[in-house]
Amino acid sequence: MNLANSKPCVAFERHDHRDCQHQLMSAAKALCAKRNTRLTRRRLQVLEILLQSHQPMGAYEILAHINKAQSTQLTPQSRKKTINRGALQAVAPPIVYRALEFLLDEGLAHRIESKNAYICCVRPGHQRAAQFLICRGCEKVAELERHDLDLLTDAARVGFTVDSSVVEITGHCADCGKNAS
Amino acid sequence: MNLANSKPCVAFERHDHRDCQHQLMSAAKALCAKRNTRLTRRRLQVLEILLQSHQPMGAYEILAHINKAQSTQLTPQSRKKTINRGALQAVAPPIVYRALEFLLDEGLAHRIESKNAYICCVRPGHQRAAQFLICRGCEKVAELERHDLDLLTDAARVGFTVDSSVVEITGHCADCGKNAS
DNA sequence: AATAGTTATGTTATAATATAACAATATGAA
DNA sequence: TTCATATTGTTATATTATAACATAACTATT
Repeated sequence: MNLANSKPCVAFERHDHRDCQHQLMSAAKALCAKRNTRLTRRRLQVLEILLQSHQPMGAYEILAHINKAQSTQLTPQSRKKTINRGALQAVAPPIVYRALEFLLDEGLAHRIESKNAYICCVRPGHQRAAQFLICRGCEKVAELERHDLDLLTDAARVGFTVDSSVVEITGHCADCGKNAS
Repeated sequence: MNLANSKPCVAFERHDHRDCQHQLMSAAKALCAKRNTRLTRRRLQVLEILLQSHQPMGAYEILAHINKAQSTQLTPQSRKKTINRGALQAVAPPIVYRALEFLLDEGLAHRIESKNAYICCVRPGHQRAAQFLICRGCEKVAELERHDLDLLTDAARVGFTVDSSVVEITGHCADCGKNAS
């Protein structure tokens, strides 16, 4: 299956998310294999957490997921130990931030600047900068891909060389717009 | 003088910044007078600090400016007191964040999401969302105003209603591009 | 397999950014 | 003036992120 050609998921549109997750996970593995970069257990875990929804998650929210999983996966003995050691057992922030750094570098996740949060990329392998539609109702985020000619023309006009761009549009998606406004 | 019609300052272009400051300050005062909103001493102080340059400033950086001014403005006696009380005398973060909130609401300043920083608006009174060119060389930020038809069309296509937008383009301005790249 | 070099993870502490909650003061309207 | 409201001041704490260093895991070579 050629994932690069499959239609990108628009978060607001109803879709089989289970399928969506699997496709994106496969694509991620394939990409890292091709690039010879290491999608390790931790990085995979963070990606899996991000893939659970099309809603951006804060780093500490991701951390909480990991710690919850951590405590669930314990044997009775080690669970007891963990409880005795209290919060010290928990995974710490740098773990998450480093995994996120990797995923961002590989284009497997994006940072939503206006929310200090992170979201899975629905077009892994497409290096072009993306634009985001952020719904304030359902909190889902859709990823678009445009060339933004208007803006880039303006930038060029003043002699500006573009390295990267952040485009985040906040509002209400079709469904939430009906109910909200 | 009709400020609304004067050409907006493009931060990267050489200009008489003293004049720029005065124009923007007058425009701010005029706007608040017209709207019957209160540009109080604190708010004015924060706006003045932002107007010192076209570089975004962190909230705590603004705070530092205020505290520096605070200690300078003391009489010999009260300065002594301040020193005796140590850091407790210093102005605290909420002061700055509240002034910024006012300035953002009034469209006299913008928040640069990708830098968690704040910058003066160079088109006060223009409510339309702005776009920013952020230079990594000189760290200046230019404010543009475009209609972004491409993006809004895409948004409309998926039934999305826009409330607000963040557009931040990072790179190098004409001058810095020559030296850097 | 042992070694060494490198990359990744774990850990501790702390930096940087932002807000909640409540007290005191200033402002504007009656 | 007096009341109601808006603003500022203050204290404490929440939230987001990184520095610095220790340990462990991988990789290529012997």
